[in-house]
Amino acid sequence: MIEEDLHLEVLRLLEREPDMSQRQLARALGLSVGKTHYALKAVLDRGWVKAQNFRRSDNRSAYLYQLTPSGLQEKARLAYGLLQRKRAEHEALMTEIEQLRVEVQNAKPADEPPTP
Amino acid sequence: MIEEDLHLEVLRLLEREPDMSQRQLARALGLSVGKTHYALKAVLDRGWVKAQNFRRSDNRSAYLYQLTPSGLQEKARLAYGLLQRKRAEHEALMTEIEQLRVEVQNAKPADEPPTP
DNA sequence: AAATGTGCGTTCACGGGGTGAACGAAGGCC
DNA sequence: GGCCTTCGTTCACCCCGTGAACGCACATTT
Repeated sequence: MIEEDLHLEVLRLLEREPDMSQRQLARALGLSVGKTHYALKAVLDRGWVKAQNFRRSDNRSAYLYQLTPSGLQEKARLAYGLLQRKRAEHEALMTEIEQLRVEVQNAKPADEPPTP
Repeated sequence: MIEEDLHLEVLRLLEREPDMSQRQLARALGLSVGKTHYALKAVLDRGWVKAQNFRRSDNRSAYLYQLTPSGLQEKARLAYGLLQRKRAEHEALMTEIEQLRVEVQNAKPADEPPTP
């Protein structure tokens, strides 16, 4: 996963649930606490998220990780960049699938069930 | 890159040019000689490729890496598996793009040039 | 024939990067 | 007070790809 995508995912998760621990965040991201910690540090250092000291007794979360205005803006920018990349990926994938279809068709002994 | 895809790519390249050195193969795969060496060893161990002692004076290649009949069959099987995976990937990508499109659209301040 | 050069297959010390156990700190509970 | 839990943080560990380096076999040069 590209670093930009990781930051975007962090921003998305924290916007929905600012009261997440780093371990919850790690589980949601499918990453280790170490990697998650440094990803969170990255968005904090960039000023996209502000950590407010805050401890609730019910879930023990130590901080509120709240998106800053620039964080919201960055989230949109990252999402747009990702969209563009996904669109390019989509086009590449289409031609790749077509080439694969031809390759598979040619390799077939011509008496098998047709590819759906 | 999944190991299966690597094996398929090796089979494709060797079918087209059996007189490739491991370094040529590595360059074509975009990998190191080490990784390439072990990928080649894998297809040799599986019996998909047979190495024939063969040295030509013009290009110094030491072996001919020829696909066996089972290698040809495996190449078709791997290609078909890859096609199926690519199709699934395509569907996932479509929904992801649609979700991203909505997300980007919603984040827009409503007075910007439209997304093409 | 000997020396040198080139390309071969093979190996392995190195480094980048993710992991998760472990740490001290801080609050809740008895 | 003592104990437990969860917090953020760190860092030794491991996985895995890399590419320099090795020994070898032939070609070329001296």
